[in-house]
Amino acid sequence: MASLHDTETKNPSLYSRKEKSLGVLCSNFLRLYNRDGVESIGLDNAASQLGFRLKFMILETTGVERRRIYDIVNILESVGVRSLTLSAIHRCVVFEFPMNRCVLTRKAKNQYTWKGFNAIPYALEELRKQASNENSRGSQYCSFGTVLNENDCRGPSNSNNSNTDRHTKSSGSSKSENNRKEKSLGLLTQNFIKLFISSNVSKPVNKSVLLQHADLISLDTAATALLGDIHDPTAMRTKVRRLYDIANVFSSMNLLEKTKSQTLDTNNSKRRAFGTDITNHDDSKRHRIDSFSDWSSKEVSVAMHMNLDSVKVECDENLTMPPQCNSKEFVFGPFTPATAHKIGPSGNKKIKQAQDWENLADTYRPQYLLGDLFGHYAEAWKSWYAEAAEKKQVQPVS
DNA sequence: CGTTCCCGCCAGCAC
DNA sequence: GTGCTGGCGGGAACG
Repeated sequence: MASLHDTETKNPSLYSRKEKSLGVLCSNFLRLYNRDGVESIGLDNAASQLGFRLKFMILETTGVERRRIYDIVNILESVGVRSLTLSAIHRCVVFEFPMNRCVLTRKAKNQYTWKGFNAIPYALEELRKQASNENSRGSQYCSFGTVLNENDCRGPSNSNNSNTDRHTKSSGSSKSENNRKEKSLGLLTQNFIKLFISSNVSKPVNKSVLLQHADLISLDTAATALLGDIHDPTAMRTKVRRLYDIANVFSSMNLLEKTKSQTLDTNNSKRRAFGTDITNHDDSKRHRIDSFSDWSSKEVSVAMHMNLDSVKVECDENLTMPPQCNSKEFVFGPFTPATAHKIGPSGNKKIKQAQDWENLADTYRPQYLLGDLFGHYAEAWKSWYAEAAEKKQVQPVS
């Protein structure tokens, strides 16, 4: 291991683990491709742009970065950023949603089509539907992770080919291949998200609500849930490692936020959770946490939070959209100025949501002051939905 | 010392 | 074969 990053590793002063983090790499990746005019991504190009180095006077990519890019791409894809699955494509057609407003597909070996962030709301909604279906069939947790293989890991919405045998293992194709898919980062990512989405999925689903309330979930809890029946410490460690990977890229996209909780997992004093922000390079945020000396490390756990609460559709025309951001021009992700998405500065219908969220924040996350993490995705979804609803009478939730 | 997560080995698969 | 993908877990950085 140390043999590779030779110079850096041998000279600690030159090596910074933080600079190599998945989160940073993901941010750079998005910075590179999340912009106008980018339609295609070559893995070789991405790797060289993101991680080139001089070696023997030759500019070359380290295998490491390239390997990481696969991780990022798979995670992004699982929330719709990389590929649209058949059903999503179908929906785009049905709803006349321009394909070029959706996010990244694999074109060929080494080649991906960049689609942008607009597909995320679809992916989340699709995931919510799946979670809902799965839940209505039985226990929710045991249906995640190892048991679920209904999703081809190539995307969030392959329900088109899996409605029949959602809960059966290996529905046909090669066993090892299925096994591999079941353990894929992409599938894990989706199931991880479902954990958030499905926490309240038993509530009656109002048509106006696309995604239900989110919870704080520690990585231990998530890993346990995703592991299902498996109670193997090694598997647990591996699962948690992967969850860290996922959490880091999501948090670099502001899709997920780590937070501290006093009440989480009270039955488990030694908690492992996402948090010691090795990959969080937001210094101001870090300092906010660090300065929170009241928190006893014994009592605090750091957990994941995904604010799905803000992803609601209320067909409210008074959406507070930044003037420059009509539905066609949304810029998502960490690169959108936070202030641009501040919701409801005054008299906005989302205030109630915001208040609910703040209450939650007061309870769980006194060290963070954030508005809505999913606000911008929600806006895109809303605008798109409103457009679609105008043209057709659509049923957003089946 | 426990947590976080980078790193790269290597198996499986596609050309 | 060769190269691309990506699961996996060792072990180092970090707090």
